[in-house]
Amino acid sequence: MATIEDVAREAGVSISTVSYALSGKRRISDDTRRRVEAAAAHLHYAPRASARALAANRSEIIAVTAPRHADTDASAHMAFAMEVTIAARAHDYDTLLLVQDDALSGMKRSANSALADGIIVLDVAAHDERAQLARTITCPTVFIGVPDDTEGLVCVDLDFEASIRLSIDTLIGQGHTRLALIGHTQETLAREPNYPLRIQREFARHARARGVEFAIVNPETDDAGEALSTLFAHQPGTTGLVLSTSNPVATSLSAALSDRGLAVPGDVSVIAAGMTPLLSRTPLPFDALPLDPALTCPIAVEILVGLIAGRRPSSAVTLVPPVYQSRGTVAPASAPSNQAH
Amino acid sequence: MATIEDVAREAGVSISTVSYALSGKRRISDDTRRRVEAAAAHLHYAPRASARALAANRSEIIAVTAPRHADTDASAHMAFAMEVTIAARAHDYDTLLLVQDDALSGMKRSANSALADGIIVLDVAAHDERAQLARTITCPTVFIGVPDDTEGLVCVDLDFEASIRLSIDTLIGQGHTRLALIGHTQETLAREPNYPLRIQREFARHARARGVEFAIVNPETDDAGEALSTLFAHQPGTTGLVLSTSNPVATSLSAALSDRGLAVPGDVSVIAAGMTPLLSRTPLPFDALPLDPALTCPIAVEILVGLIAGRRPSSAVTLVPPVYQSRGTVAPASAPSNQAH
DNA sequence: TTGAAAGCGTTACCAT
DNA sequence: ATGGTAACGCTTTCAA
Repeated sequence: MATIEDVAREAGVSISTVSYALSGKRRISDDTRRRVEAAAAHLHYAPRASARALAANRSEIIAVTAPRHADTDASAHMAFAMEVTIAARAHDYDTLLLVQDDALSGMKRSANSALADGIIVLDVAAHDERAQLARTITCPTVFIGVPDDTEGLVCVDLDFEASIRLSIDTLIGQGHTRLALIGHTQETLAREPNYPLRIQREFARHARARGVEFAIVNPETDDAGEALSTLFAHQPGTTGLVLSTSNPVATSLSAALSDRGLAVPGDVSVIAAGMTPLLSRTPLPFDALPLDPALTCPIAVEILVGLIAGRRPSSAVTLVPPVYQSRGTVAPASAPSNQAH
Repeated sequence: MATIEDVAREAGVSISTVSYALSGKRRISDDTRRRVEAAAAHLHYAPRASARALAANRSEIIAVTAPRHADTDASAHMAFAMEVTIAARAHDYDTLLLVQDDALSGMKRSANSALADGIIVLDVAAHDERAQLARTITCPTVFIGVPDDTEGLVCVDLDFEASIRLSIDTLIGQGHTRLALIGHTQETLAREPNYPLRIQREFARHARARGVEFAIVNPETDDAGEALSTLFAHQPGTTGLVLSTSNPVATSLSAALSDRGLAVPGDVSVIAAGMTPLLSRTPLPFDALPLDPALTCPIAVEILVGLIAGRRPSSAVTLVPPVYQSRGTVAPASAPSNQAH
């Protein structure tokens, strides 16, 4: 491997000139710069990462801590890790992957040894041990997801509350007055009471504020059929469905609806809110306000890069506004064409 | 951040003594070693990764290049990346994740800048540009998967041929004489002619060698029902099914079989061969000889670590023998208890 | 516009 | 059993 000294010799200049010519941090005459570039190309020169990191006190590496919880969807998990990696590359950073047992210890290690310049925290739980750790280290850290206690943390997440309000408003705008939320399974709710619960609260709050009837169901199993039975027993005549649940439940919804003889959007309008589309699988066939990794990850990385450069974030928690994706599953509550005259 | 010099001062020894005491590369008296350890702990000392890498000429990082092809299953993709990461940690290596556009360029970069000590290549295609690159760099590289031309490469993969033979032998051992392989979809076969084709060849070869009737079907769609129709039209009375196909096809098989009134294993015995179990989803309910990342990745990492340490691998292509997992879907072809007397 | 040289924090060789 | 110190390859300050 060629070193900067080899390049300097070949170009007939000093090593500092090579360094400046290649980094562009100082003005170098065109002639000299070209000679340096030619020599570098000729020798296949690439700065040694470790030497550069030591001298510049920056590794150009971002650590990504991504443990896997019991109900983590592997596909979503990968999507987040990939989007972070892609976003990081756009800022010339590489990403170090920390998983499982090492998600916490690796975070400590990367910070203490200056292995990484910054840390992205994925798959954030309500009570996350990494939150406490983040407060004790000096290494800039950004959470994708919001733990219960955000004191001293920098977090990025979808604005779930807004996505719920927007879903309700959209349905009401189409004349629906009997709505329902199909929420997370009771199992998920028991383990992860933070954001699923916040969604349910906001749904109840906003539906009440808008003065419509509403119901909330939490499936016991991964099958939407059971949830629909419960729902229509409690609140017959529901015509607007907001979906914010696990992917298995959502996937089985279309079949469950048609089993009950309900057409979408003829009889029921459906919007999925705050759900993550699965990689390499057909997206849910519903109008959606998704928690898209491609939305939150680049923003999180951008903030992290800013922190590394010494820029304070404008706010501790950044809520990314949801983007509406239409797939034709929302229709007027009682379209004239659908009714007998 | 405390440096080695701080520790040396606090412990009242020289920095080389600190280095040796902590690395264990030289015998240090118990007393001194304890003082050094106490000082290091007290100051929360951790060697700076970049300094260590520069001096030792080793980064303790393995790059993982993992592009995503059209038919890559995100779940399997993540599983491999995770298993490599876990295996790497067991050898004190961290992993750098290289995806998409950067899978190739990142590989170049890691090698040229000595960012990584070694490279693991995932999601290997028959004609993989990374194969050619691997031959031009000096950075030790191990492929998980086998490209067409393995000249000069080190590869690790499941012994697919063995898993097919073992499947056939198991079914024949239970008295089945009419077998079928449900292979990959025609779409996959068109794009990736290497290992799916090898599987089909081995199936035909071995079934012929064992003197049994056999058929091979390649589904046109992701639905197993269509494949079964084709199969039973061509070869009625098939009682032994070997599954080596895409996960969607395999997932739909149970339902498709019961749609045809076929019980497993009463009427048909089923073995899945060379398929990758999906993370966080119930495994396929069939006897299996899986391509388990937990099987191949640790071996690949072990070989890579050996290469880094200068050990030549015993062979260029390591085929990992499949492990049989029984789930009760194989039964005798005509068990007395199943027949009328 | 360029060069010289002082670090950066380790490791590992050569002494003692 | 321990210490001194060159070397690793780069960045960046200070000089010219």
